[in-house]
Amino acid sequence: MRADAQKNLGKIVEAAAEVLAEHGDQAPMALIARRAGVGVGTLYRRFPDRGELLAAVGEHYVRHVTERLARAEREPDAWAALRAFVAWVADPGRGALAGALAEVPEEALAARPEFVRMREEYGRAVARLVARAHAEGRLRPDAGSTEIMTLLKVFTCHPEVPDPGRYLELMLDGLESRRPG
Amino acid sequence: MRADAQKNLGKIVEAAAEVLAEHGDQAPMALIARRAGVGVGTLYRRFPDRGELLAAVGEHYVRHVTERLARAEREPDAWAALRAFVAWVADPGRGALAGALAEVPEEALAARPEFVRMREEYGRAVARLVARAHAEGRLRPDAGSTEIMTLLKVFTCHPEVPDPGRYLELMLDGLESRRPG
Amino acid sequence: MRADAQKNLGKIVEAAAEVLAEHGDQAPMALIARRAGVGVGTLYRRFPDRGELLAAVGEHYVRHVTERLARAEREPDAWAALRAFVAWVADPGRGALAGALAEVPEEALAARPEFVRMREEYGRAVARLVARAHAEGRLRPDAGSTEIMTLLKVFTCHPEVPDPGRYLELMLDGLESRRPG
Amino acid sequence: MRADAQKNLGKIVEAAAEVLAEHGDQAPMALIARRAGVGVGTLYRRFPDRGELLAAVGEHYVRHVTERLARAEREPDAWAALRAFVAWVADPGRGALAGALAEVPEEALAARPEFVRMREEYGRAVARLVARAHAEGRLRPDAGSTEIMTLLKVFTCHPEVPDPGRYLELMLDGLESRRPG
DNA sequence: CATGAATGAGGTTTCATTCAT
DNA sequence: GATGAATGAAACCTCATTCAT
Repeated sequence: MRADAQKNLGKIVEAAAEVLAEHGDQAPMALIARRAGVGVGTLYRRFPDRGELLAAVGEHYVRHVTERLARAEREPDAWAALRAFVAWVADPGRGALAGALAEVPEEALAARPEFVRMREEYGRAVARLVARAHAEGRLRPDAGSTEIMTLLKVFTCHPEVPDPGRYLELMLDGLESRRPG
Repeated sequence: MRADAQKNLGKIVEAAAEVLAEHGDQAPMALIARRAGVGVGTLYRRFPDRGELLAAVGEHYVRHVTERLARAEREPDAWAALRAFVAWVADPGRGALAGALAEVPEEALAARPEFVRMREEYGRAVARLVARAHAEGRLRPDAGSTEIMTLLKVFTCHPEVPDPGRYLELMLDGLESRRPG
Repeated sequence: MRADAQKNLGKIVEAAAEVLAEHGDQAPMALIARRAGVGVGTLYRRFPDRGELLAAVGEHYVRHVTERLARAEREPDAWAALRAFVAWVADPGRGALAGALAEVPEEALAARPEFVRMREEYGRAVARLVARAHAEGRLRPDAGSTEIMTLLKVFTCHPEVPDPGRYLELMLDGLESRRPG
Repeated sequence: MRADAQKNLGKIVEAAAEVLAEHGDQAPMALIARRAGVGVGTLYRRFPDRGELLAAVGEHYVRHVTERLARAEREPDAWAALRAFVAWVADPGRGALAGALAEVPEEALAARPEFVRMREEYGRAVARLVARAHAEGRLRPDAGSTEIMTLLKVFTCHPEVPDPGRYLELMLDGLESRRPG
């Protein structure tokens, strides 16, 4: 029954991601269970408590974003890649989930080594892309990866903002180096 | 007694603002009542339900911000006044409340004409200041008052971001017109 | 509404005592609430959690027993009074409750100063009666109040034993001094 | 395979005895299964439900005690043998299990003929020993085997009583015939 | 009018039991 | 057969809301 269990685990995390995106971080466990097509007991078999499930969804989300970022890193024009990545992350569907996840207490996240590793890798990847954008002379020197990450977080976690991508563009325009490349 | 009632209502809204800022939008009604020094029954006498009380706090918040904005409008340099206003709004103390209020459903807010009127007045005041900043040639023409308001909202509602004022500055730098004033 | 509340509190503790005696220490809170004629919320308003309610029942029980003991102390023949008290405590109705209460964790009890005071007073009262029985020359000198209390506890907490009073009599016979008074 | 199955069954009952002694009668089935090194399904293959498993542990316990009693019967001095047996049964390690088993409902026990037979054999063995003690003139005539068994049960099921053996001694002292042997 | 006691629906979590693998 | 994943009823507890005093 290993295969079944594995499939169920995937279903649970995906169902939780959907339900959190739709109903916010207060969505009841029973709703997640129903969406996943399992009983609540199955949720608790996989995750000791609600916090752990949310943390798992967070891990899943960061993994997903990090994979997209890896693709961005393979493109030749770092500045263009960064902008495209930003637009992708700010997609409303993903933003709703990001907003819900922002409510998960840091302790629940810090308790998951896999999540911590993923988050660190994500930070390093952003830093690499930002460094290349600096080298290309397209990004203001005083705008580092910390700023870029904060801006990403702030905008992606506000799904009620219409067209968040547009704001990120606006801000990246502002962050773009004014010296002619 | 009209005066008493008015005073009670003010106490309740201020207590709610404090408690929401401290405990988030899930703060129990009983906590607000205790902070206000009244029984829960009094809360429900003044406001039909929790949503209405939160909307009243929202109205109170917007009124407060709008008053500050009126002062900004009386200053001669619109761009400087806008920046100073932005810095004031982004103060973390106010941000915590703004974050909690962001969770209040739009319907509860739209149901309060006083709130709607205040929000419209706020919007018009921002628009006036932005128009003057455009006239001064200090603000990029493609950055309108909608953008400014959205940016304000997004940054003030994220009290966990360290130094949100810095990001607003950064963004205003970006929005500043590149043509030499 | 103070009078109502007070009456309800009494009803709750008595209902809990009854239900615990009938269903054991695992009796659900909802059953106690129904017996008391109140909602579960009222139980939790009075007692932070299940343990606190059980502790309150324990306090009520010890108070009751201690009052009976005070009457025993007013009788001239200490040895006869002790035996009569023992027979009363071992009554099956009271024993069932005592058995349920024996499962309440000591921490929950120790957290209630009123209970602790009552239990100490109970211990002192037994000691006084035992001392008088020793003085009367009716109780073996090597059977102190600690032994008497342990025996009381052990027998009263076993309601399934038919006629526990008879066993206590038997034991008290055994503890009776063999030297002719 | 018959041998395997038998071994599994033994492992389960012993694991259950250990776990009940350690965690009380509320110990989860899953804990017992893990201790036995089997899956919960195996528990349910062997025993229709939790009550039956507990009854089996009860049977195991009574069998164990009865075997010890058989040894006691082979000793020449019945009164001394009875006292030694009593001391052995009152050992705290065994008492914890006895206490947990005392919670098993009588119906679950009565449904197991093997248990009923064993309990009857136990009763007869105690009666034989008591009769011999009476014959030796060492036990009060009004203290029969019913009393001895009840006392044993009551004291062994209270593992929280410090030094239960001492109380049994005290009681046996009391039950000892006062006529000089 | 104000109070806060009471209500009970709804959320989280546990665990005996079943059943697909 | 054995396994342990899945189930869901039932327990605990919280808090928005009502209403007797």
